[in-house]
Amino acid sequence: MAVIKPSLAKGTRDFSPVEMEKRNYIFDTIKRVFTKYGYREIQTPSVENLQTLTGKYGDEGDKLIFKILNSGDYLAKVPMNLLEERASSPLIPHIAEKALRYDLTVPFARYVVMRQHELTLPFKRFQIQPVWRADRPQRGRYREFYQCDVDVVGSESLLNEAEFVLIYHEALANLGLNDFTIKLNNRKILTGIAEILGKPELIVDMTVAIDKLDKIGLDGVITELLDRGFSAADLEKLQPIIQLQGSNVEKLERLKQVLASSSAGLQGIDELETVLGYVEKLTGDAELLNRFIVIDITLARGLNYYTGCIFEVKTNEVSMGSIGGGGRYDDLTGMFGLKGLTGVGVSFGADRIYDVLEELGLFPESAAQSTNVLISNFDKLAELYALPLLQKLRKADIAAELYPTAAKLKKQMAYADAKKIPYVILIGEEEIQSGLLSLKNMQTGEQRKMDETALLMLLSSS
RNA sequence: GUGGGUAUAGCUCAGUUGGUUAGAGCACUAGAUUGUGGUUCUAGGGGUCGUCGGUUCGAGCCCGAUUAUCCACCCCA
Repeated sequence: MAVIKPSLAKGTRDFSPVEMEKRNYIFDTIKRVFTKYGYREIQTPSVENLQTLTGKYGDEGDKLIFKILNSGDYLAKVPMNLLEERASSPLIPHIAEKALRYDLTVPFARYVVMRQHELTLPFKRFQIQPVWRADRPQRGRYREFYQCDVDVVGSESLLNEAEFVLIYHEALANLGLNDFTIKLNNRKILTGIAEILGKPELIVDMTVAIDKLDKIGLDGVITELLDRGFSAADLEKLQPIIQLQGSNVEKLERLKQVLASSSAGLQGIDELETVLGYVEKLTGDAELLNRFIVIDITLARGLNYYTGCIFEVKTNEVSMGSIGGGGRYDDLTGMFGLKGLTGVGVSFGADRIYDVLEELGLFPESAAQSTNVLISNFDKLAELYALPLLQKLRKADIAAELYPTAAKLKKQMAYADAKKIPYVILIGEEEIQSGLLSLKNMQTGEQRKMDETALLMLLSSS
């Protein structure tokens, strides 16, 4: 067999021990917060039926789903005309009936529908698993990445939305981030704005354009709106709305005036006010309410399915796409035949958070753990002497290893150093005879002799 | 899907107007030190200069194609 140059599939990464320790630090931190708010973990398969996923993410999204080629003679049953026409898209359902999951929300909706009879509502779940997208990789964008989703189904209460704000704030603060923005919007406000312009059918065009405000500027947005069918008169009404300034309360007051004639718009405003009210009652934290939370009516993510509040989190400390997002969808499970079940949830982008923490140097020293003590290996005799000690150390919950061969001591010390093992026990002829073992502290270089009992005591307290 | 950059040792990169046998730092191996790492000194291994073709007496360098990769747009975590 020919030797292949080793390489990774595009947009995927290996994780070294050090990287895994840092990743687990992120997962553990987020997980602790989820659990504290009453959410319980589930997992779903990496592979879903393609049918489950298609049509849920829009045309663009469908293209980004990784399809899995059927096994066996997958061309045998394909209609001949599709092959002759080389029609790729219609061919897909004939040659691929499975796909890798694209997000965690749709599999969760499927899970809820399949288990509707055993779930007690409201059902609060979190899920931390990889998802796959056939996107073109770039900074902060991978083809395989982890999402940390937390959702509740079967509860209309806006307390849930308020708690997601707290979850974001608490988890990100625990990770050491201190300058980030939790952007909030409500789909109903966007509906209201389109209504007062008299162009409710253009809501998607409107939001896609104004969403780009901070990227292409006001002039760019105006050009795009004109291209998408808005008139100069519409723009005069829109401009003050999209450039809304002031505190969150001021923005909402202003919107109330503008959207006075739209019941949907007013309801959206009311919902945001309720969420802010809950956050205030829960925390009384003025900084959270005025600095971290920003009402931003240009926020328009995932418009296809969100129906109420919309969330997005960005860090202001490094240049990076959003590190989290989410929202409410009134008919989460409708696509699988279970009507009238509302859901709301948010997601943390673990890989982007990793990149941010790395860039800011925010990983704590203790995120890296390794062996506590290495027993050196001089010769067969010393090895035999060391074996019972090795197990005693482990029984005392001390991470210990014996160097597996009688290599040169220099090599064994270098191994301990490379692995950042803080202690090395040296057992030679002299130590065996006296029963006093040499313990070397690799940080200070200090070396002392002591018996097993003293050794165990010292190591278990370190 | 659209646009731009890059490709030289395991890694990060130098390499002069095209001219002898392609270099450095880090990493690795060995020795200085037969029971001691992280510092120091010495020596050593390691290259199809991404690939294919063209120009030239001569190509790492110039030209074309191709592949890989990075960045940006669209969209997203």
